[in-house]
Amino acid sequence: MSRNCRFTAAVHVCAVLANNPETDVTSDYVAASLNTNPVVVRRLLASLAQAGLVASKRGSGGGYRLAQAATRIDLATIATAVEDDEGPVFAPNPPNPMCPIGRNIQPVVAEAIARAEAARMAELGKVSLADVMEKLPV
Amino acid sequence: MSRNCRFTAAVHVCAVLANNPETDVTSDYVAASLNTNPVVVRRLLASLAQAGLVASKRGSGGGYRLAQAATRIDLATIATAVEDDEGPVFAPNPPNPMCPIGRNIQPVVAEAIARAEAARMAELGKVSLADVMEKLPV
DNA sequence: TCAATTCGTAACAAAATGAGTTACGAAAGG
DNA sequence: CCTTTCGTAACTCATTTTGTTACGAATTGA
Repeated sequence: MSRNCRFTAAVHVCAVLANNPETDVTSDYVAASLNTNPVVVRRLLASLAQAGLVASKRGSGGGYRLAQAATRIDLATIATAVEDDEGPVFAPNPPNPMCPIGRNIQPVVAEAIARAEAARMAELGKVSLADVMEKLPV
Repeated sequence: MSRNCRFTAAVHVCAVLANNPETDVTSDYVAASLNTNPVVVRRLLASLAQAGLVASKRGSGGGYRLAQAATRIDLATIATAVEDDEGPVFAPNPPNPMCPIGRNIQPVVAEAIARAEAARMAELGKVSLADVMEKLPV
Protein backbone atom coordinates (compact mmCIF):
# COMPACT_ATOMS: atom_id res chain seq x y z
CA MET A 1 0.00 0.00 0.00
CA SER A 2 1.31 3.36 -0.97
CA ARG A 3 2.37 6.19 1.21
CA ASN A 4 -0.74 8.18 0.38
CA CYS A 5 -2.90 5.40 1.73
CA ARG A 6 -1.88 5.86 5.35
CA PHE A 7 -1.95 9.58 4.90
CA THR A 8 -5.46 9.64 3.47
CA ALA A 9 -6.65 7.41 6.26
CA ALA A 10 -5.04 9.68 8.84
CA VAL A 11 -6.77 12.74 7.44
CA HIS A 12 -10.01 10.81 7.50
CA VAL A 13 -9.47 9.98 11.15
CA CYS A 14 -8.75 13.60 12.00
CA ALA A 15 -11.82 14.72 10.10
CA VAL A 16 -14.01 12.42 12.15
CA LEU A 17 -12.53 13.85 15.34
CA ALA A 18 -12.97 17.39 14.06
CA ASN A 19 -16.58 16.60 13.33
CA ASN A 20 -17.12 15.68 16.97
CA PRO A 21 -15.45 18.51 18.81
CA GLU A 22 -15.00 18.38 22.56
CA THR A 23 -16.08 14.78 22.49
CA ASP A 24 -14.19 11.57 23.15
CA VAL A 25 -14.61 9.40 20.09
CA THR A 26 -13.86 5.70 20.38
CA SER A 27 -11.66 3.82 17.95
CA ASP A 28 -14.64 1.62 17.20
CA TYR A 29 -16.59 4.63 16.00
CA VAL A 30 -13.76 5.88 13.82
CA ALA A 31 -13.17 2.39 12.46
CA ALA A 32 -16.79 2.25 11.35
CA SER A 33 -16.33 5.37 9.24
CA LEU A 34 -13.05 4.08 7.84
CA ASN A 35 -14.63 0.68 7.29
CA THR A 36 -11.68 -1.05 8.88
CA ASN A 37 -10.51 -2.56 12.13
CA PRO A 38 -10.33 -0.62 15.40
CA VAL A 39 -6.77 -1.75 15.99
CA VAL A 40 -5.70 -0.31 12.66
CA VAL A 41 -7.26 2.98 13.70
CA ARG A 42 -5.59 2.89 17.08
CA ARG A 43 -2.25 2.35 15.43
CA LEU A 44 -2.81 5.39 13.25
CA LEU A 45 -3.97 7.38 16.24
CA ALA A 46 -0.90 6.32 18.19
CA SER A 47 1.24 8.08 15.58
CA LEU A 48 -0.99 11.13 15.67
CA ALA A 49 -0.91 11.21 19.46
CA GLN A 50 2.88 10.99 19.47
CA ALA A 51 2.93 14.07 17.24
CA GLY A 52 0.66 15.88 19.68
CA LEU A 53 -2.24 16.14 17.27
CA VAL A 54 -4.73 14.08 19.24
CA ALA A 55 -5.26 13.25 22.88
CA SER A 56 -6.45 9.90 24.15
CA LYS A 57 -8.34 8.95 27.27
CA ARG A 58 -8.58 5.42 28.51
CA GLY A 59 -11.37 3.66 30.24
CA SER A 60 -15.09 3.91 30.19
CA GLY A 61 -16.23 6.98 28.33
CA GLY A 62 -12.74 7.40 26.94
CA GLY A 63 -11.61 7.84 23.37
CA TYR A 64 -9.81 10.35 21.21
CA ARG A 65 -10.19 14.03 20.45
CA LEU A 66 -8.14 16.64 18.67
CA ALA A 67 -5.46 18.15 20.87
CA GLN A 68 -5.38 21.34 18.81
CA ALA A 69 -7.88 23.45 16.96
CA ALA A 70 -8.64 22.22 13.44
CA THR A 71 -7.44 25.56 12.14
CA ARG A 72 -4.01 24.91 13.61
CA ILE A 73 -3.53 21.40 12.19
CA ASP A 74 -2.30 21.23 8.62
CA LEU A 75 -1.95 18.29 6.30
CA ALA A 76 1.85 18.42 6.32
CA THR A 77 1.86 17.83 10.05
CA ILE A 78 -0.46 14.88 9.62
CA ALA A 79 1.69 13.49 6.82
CA THR A 80 4.92 13.69 8.78
CA ALA A 81 3.19 12.11 11.75
CA VAL A 82 2.11 8.98 9.94
CA GLU A 83 4.76 8.55 7.26
CA ASP A 84 7.98 6.71 7.77
CA ASP A 85 10.52 9.48 7.58
CA GLU A 86 13.37 7.30 6.41
CA GLY A 87 14.51 9.74 3.80
CA PRO A 88 15.13 8.39 0.33
CA VAL A 89 14.91 4.64 0.36
CA PHE A 90 17.40 2.64 -1.64
CA ALA A 91 17.36 -0.84 -3.02
CA PRO A 92 18.10 -3.72 -0.68
CA ASN A 93 21.36 -4.33 -2.49
CA PRO A 94 23.72 -1.38 -2.26
CA PRO A 95 25.14 -0.23 -5.59
CA ASN A 96 28.38 -1.75 -6.77
CA PRO A 97 31.18 0.19 -5.05
CA MET A 98 33.54 -0.76 -7.86
CA CYS A 99 31.53 1.39 -10.25
CA PRO A 100 32.23 5.13 -10.11
CA ILE A 101 28.57 5.84 -10.79
CA GLY A 102 27.24 3.39 -8.24
CA ARG A 103 29.69 4.54 -5.64
CA ASN A 104 28.57 8.16 -5.69
CA ILE A 105 25.10 8.53 -7.08
CA GLN A 106 22.99 8.00 -4.01
CA PRO A 107 23.82 11.20 -2.10
CA VAL A 108 23.29 13.24 -5.24
CA VAL A 109 19.84 11.81 -5.87
CA ALA A 110 19.01 11.91 -2.18
CA GLU A 111 19.57 15.65 -2.17
CA ALA A 112 17.18 16.18 -5.06
CA ILE A 113 14.60 13.94 -3.42
CA ALA A 114 14.89 15.87 -0.18
CA ARG A 115 14.20 19.14 -1.94
CA ALA A 116 11.24 17.60 -3.76
CA GLU A 117 9.79 16.20 -0.55
CA ALA A 118 10.18 19.57 1.10
CA ALA A 119 8.20 21.15 -1.73
CA ARG A 120 5.51 18.50 -1.34
CA MET A 121 5.28 19.18 2.39
CA ALA A 122 5.15 22.92 1.83
CA GLU A 123 2.15 22.43 -0.40
CA LEU A 124 0.41 20.15 2.07
CA GLY A 125 1.14 22.70 4.76
CA LYS A 126 -1.04 25.22 3.00
CA VAL A 127 -4.15 23.17 3.75
CA SER A 128 -5.50 23.00 7.27
CA LEU A 129 -7.83 20.42 8.70
CA ALA A 130 -10.39 23.18 8.99
CA ASP A 131 -10.06 23.79 5.25
CA VAL A 132 -10.80 20.14 4.66
CA MET A 133 -13.84 20.24 6.93
CA GLU A 134 -15.21 23.22 5.07
CA LYS A 135 -15.33 21.23 1.87
CA LEU A 136 -17.32 18.43 3.48
CA PRO A 137 -21.09 18.50 3.90
CA VAL A 138 -21.81 19.24 7.53
CA MET B 1 9.98 -0.89 -1.17
CA SER B 2 9.18 2.75 -1.37
CA ARG B 3 8.47 4.87 -4.35
CA ASN B 4 11.85 6.55 -4.16
CA CYS B 5 13.52 3.19 -4.53
CA ARG B 6 12.50 2.65 -8.14
CA PHE B 7 13.15 6.29 -8.87
CA THR B 8 16.66 6.25 -7.48
CA ALA B 9 17.42 3.10 -9.41
CA ALA B 10 16.09 4.68 -12.61
CA VAL B 11 18.30 7.72 -12.19
CA HIS B 12 21.20 5.40 -11.57
CA VAL B 13 20.43 3.57 -14.80
CA CYS B 14 20.25 6.83 -16.74
CA ALA B 15 23.51 7.98 -15.22
CA VAL B 16 25.26 4.85 -16.41
CA LEU B 17 23.93 5.45 -19.91
CA ALA B 18 24.94 9.10 -19.78
CA ASN B 19 28.41 8.02 -18.76
CA ASN B 20 28.70 5.93 -21.91
CA PRO B 21 27.42 8.29 -24.58
CA GLU B 22 26.87 7.06 -28.12
CA THR B 23 27.38 3.54 -26.90
CA ASP B 24 25.02 0.61 -26.58
CA VAL B 25 25.20 -0.54 -23.00
CA THR B 26 23.88 -3.99 -22.13
CA SER B 27 21.48 -4.66 -19.30
CA ASP B 28 24.14 -6.94 -17.83
CA TYR B 29 26.53 -4.05 -17.60
CA VAL B 30 23.99 -1.76 -15.97
CA ALA B 31 22.92 -4.52 -13.61
CA ALA B 32 26.50 -4.87 -12.43
CA SER B 33 26.59 -1.22 -11.41
CA LEU B 34 23.20 -1.48 -9.73
CA ASN B 35 24.26 -4.75 -8.13
CA THR B 36 21.05 -6.39 -9.17
CA ASN B 37 19.56 -8.65 -11.81
CA PRO B 38 19.59 -7.83 -15.54
CA VAL B 39 15.86 -8.52 -15.81
CA VAL B 40 15.14 -5.98 -13.10
CA VAL B 41 17.14 -3.45 -15.08
CA ARG B 42 15.38 -4.33 -18.30
CA ARG B 43 12.04 -3.79 -16.62
CA LEU B 44 13.12 -0.35 -15.50
CA LEU B 45 14.48 0.39 -18.95
CA ALA B 46 11.23 -0.71 -20.52
CA SER B 47 9.45 2.07 -18.64
CA LEU B 48 12.12 4.57 -19.62
CA ALA B 49 11.93 3.49 -23.25
CA GLN B 50 8.15 3.85 -23.25
CA ALA B 51 8.63 7.43 -22.12
CA GLY B 52 11.07 8.03 -24.94
CA LEU B 53 14.06 8.56 -22.67
CA VAL B 54 16.15 5.66 -23.87
CA ALA B 55 16.44 3.66 -27.06
CA SER B 56 17.10 -0.03 -27.19
CA LYS B 57 18.73 -2.18 -29.81
CA ARG B 58 18.37 -5.92 -29.91
CA GLY B 59 20.80 -8.53 -30.99
CA SER B 60 24.51 -8.89 -30.87
CA GLY B 61 26.18 -5.60 -30.06
CA GLY B 62 22.84 -4.25 -28.91
CA GLY B 63 21.92 -2.54 -25.69
CA TYR B 64 20.56 0.76 -24.45
CA ARG B 65 21.51 4.38 -24.87
CA LEU B 66 19.93 7.71 -24.05
CA ALA B 67 17.44 8.86 -26.66
CA GLN B 68 17.90 12.49 -25.69
CA ALA B 69 20.76 14.65 -24.51
CA ALA B 70 21.39 14.48 -20.77
CA THR B 71 20.76 18.20 -20.57
CA ARG B 72 17.23 17.66 -21.84
CA ILE B 73 16.27 14.88 -19.43
CA ASP B 74 15.12 16.02 -16.03
CA LEU B 75 14.40 14.03 -12.91
CA ALA B 76 10.67 14.72 -13.05
CA THR B 77 10.45 13.01 -16.41
CA ILE B 78 12.32 10.03 -15.05
CA ALA B 79 10.07 9.91 -12.01
CA THR B 80 6.84 9.99 -13.98
CA ALA B 81 8.24 7.33 -16.29
CA VAL B 82 8.90 4.77 -13.57
CA GLU B 83 6.30 5.59 -10.95
CA ASP B 84 2.83 4.14 -10.92
CA ASP B 85 0.73 7.18 -11.67
CA GLU B 86 -2.40 5.89 -10.01
CA GLY B 87 -3.13 9.16 -8.32
CA PRO B 88 -3.80 9.06 -4.62
CA VAL B 89 -4.14 5.51 -3.43
CA PHE B 90 -6.81 4.61 -0.97
CA ALA B 91 -7.29 1.75 1.42
CA PRO B 92 -8.50 -1.58 0.07
CA ASN B 93 -11.77 -1.11 1.90
CA PRO B 94 -13.66 1.94 0.71
CA PRO B 95 -14.84 4.26 3.47
CA ASN B 96 -18.24 3.68 4.94
CA PRO B 97 -20.77 5.39 2.63
CA MET B 98 -23.18 5.74 5.53
CA CYS B 99 -20.84 8.20 7.20
CA PRO B 100 -20.95 11.76 5.84
CA ILE B 101 -17.23 12.09 6.40
CA GLY B 102 -16.33 8.80 4.78
CA ARG B 103 -18.64 9.44 1.86
CA ASN B 104 -16.98 12.69 0.86
CA ILE B 105 -13.46 12.93 2.14
CA GLN B 106 -11.53 11.17 -0.55
CA PRO B 107 -11.91 13.72 -3.36
CA VAL B 108 -11.00 16.52 -0.99
CA VAL B 109 -7.80 14.86 0.14
CA ALA B 110 -7.04 13.71 -3.39
CA GLU B 111 -7.04 17.28 -4.56
CA ALA B 112 -4.55 18.32 -1.91
CA ILE B 113 -2.35 15.34 -2.72
CA ALA B 114 -2.42 16.20 -6.41
CA ARG B 115 -1.22 19.72 -5.70
CA ALA B 116 1.52 18.39 -3.43
CA GLU B 117 2.67 15.89 -6.03
CA ALA B 118 2.74 18.63 -8.64
CA ALA B 119 4.99 20.67 -6.38
CA ARG B 120 7.26 17.68 -5.89
CA MET B 121 7.49 17.15 -9.62
CA ALA B 122 8.19 20.82 -10.23
CA GLU B 123 11.14 20.58 -7.88
CA LEU B 124 12.46 17.42 -9.51
CA GLY B 125 12.05 19.12 -12.87
CA LYS B 126 14.65 21.68 -11.92
CA VAL B 127 17.38 19.05 -11.94
CA SER B 128 18.59 17.60 -15.23
CA LEU B 129 20.46 14.38 -15.72
CA ALA B 130 23.41 16.50 -16.79
CA ASP B 131 23.26 18.27 -13.43
CA VAL B 132 23.46 14.91 -11.74
CA MET B 133 26.42 13.85 -13.86
CA GLU B 134 28.27 17.02 -12.97
CA LYS B 135 28.19 16.10 -9.33
CA LEU B 136 29.69 12.71 -9.97
CA PRO B 137 33.42 12.06 -10.31
CA VAL B 138 34.17 11.54 -13.97
C1' DT C 1 -14.87 -2.64 45.51
C1' DC C 2 -16.51 -4.37 41.22
C1' DA C 3 -17.82 -4.54 36.60
C1' DA C 4 -17.80 -2.48 32.25
C1' DT C 5 -15.37 0.09 29.00
C1' DT C 6 -11.52 1.56 26.24
C1' DC C 7 -6.85 2.42 25.09
C1' DG C 8 -2.04 0.32 24.24
C1' DT C 9 0.34 -3.20 22.35
C1' DA C 10 1.96 -7.71 21.31
C1' DA C 11 1.53 -11.77 18.47
C1' DC C 12 0.16 -13.88 14.56
C1' DA C 13 -2.33 -14.82 10.07
C1' DA C 14 -3.53 -13.12 5.57
C1' DA C 15 -2.82 -10.35 1.66
C1' DA C 16 -0.27 -7.42 -1.32
C1' DT C 17 3.77 -5.82 -3.19
C1' DG C 18 8.19 -5.94 -5.28
C1' DA C 19 12.63 -8.15 -6.22
C1' DG C 20 14.97 -11.80 -7.93
C1' DT C 21 15.32 -15.80 -10.94
C1' DT C 22 14.68 -18.90 -14.81
C1' DA C 23 13.26 -19.50 -19.25
C1' DC C 24 12.44 -18.71 -23.93
C1' DG C 25 11.07 -16.39 -28.20
C1' DA C 26 12.31 -12.46 -31.32
C1' DA C 27 15.55 -9.54 -33.38
C1' DA C 28 20.01 -8.37 -35.07
C1' DG C 29 24.93 -8.92 -36.48
C1' DG C 30 28.89 -11.33 -38.13
C1' DC D 1 23.66 -20.32 -38.77
C1' DC D 2 25.27 -19.14 -34.39
C1' DT D 3 25.85 -15.87 -30.94
C1' DT D 4 24.26 -12.07 -28.56
C1' DT D 5 20.79 -9.30 -26.41
C1' DC D 6 16.34 -7.40 -25.67
C1' DG D 7 11.26 -8.33 -24.33
C1' DT D 8 8.41 -10.67 -21.46
C1' DA D 9 6.10 -14.25 -19.05
C1' DA D 10 5.96 -17.30 -15.07
C1' DC D 11 7.37 -18.41 -10.82
C1' DT D 12 9.52 -18.08 -6.12
C1' DC D 13 10.98 -15.54 -2.24
C1' DA D 14 11.33 -11.73 0.96
C1' DT D 15 9.27 -7.79 2.77
C1' DT D 16 5.59 -4.92 4.11
C1' DT D 17 1.05 -3.85 5.39
C1' DT D 18 -3.38 -4.95 6.94
C1' DG D 19 -6.47 -7.41 9.57
C1' DT D 20 -7.48 -10.13 13.69
C1' DT D 21 -7.33 -11.96 18.31
C1' DA D 22 -5.93 -11.38 22.77
C1' DC D 23 -4.93 -9.37 27.03
C1' DG D 24 -3.15 -6.09 30.44
C1' DA D 25 -3.63 -1.25 32.18
C1' DA D 26 -6.31 2.66 33.05
C1' DT D 27 -10.60 4.90 34.00
C1' DT D 28 -15.41 5.57 35.10
C1' DG D 29 -19.69 4.83 37.45
C1' DA D 30 -22.59 2.13 40.33
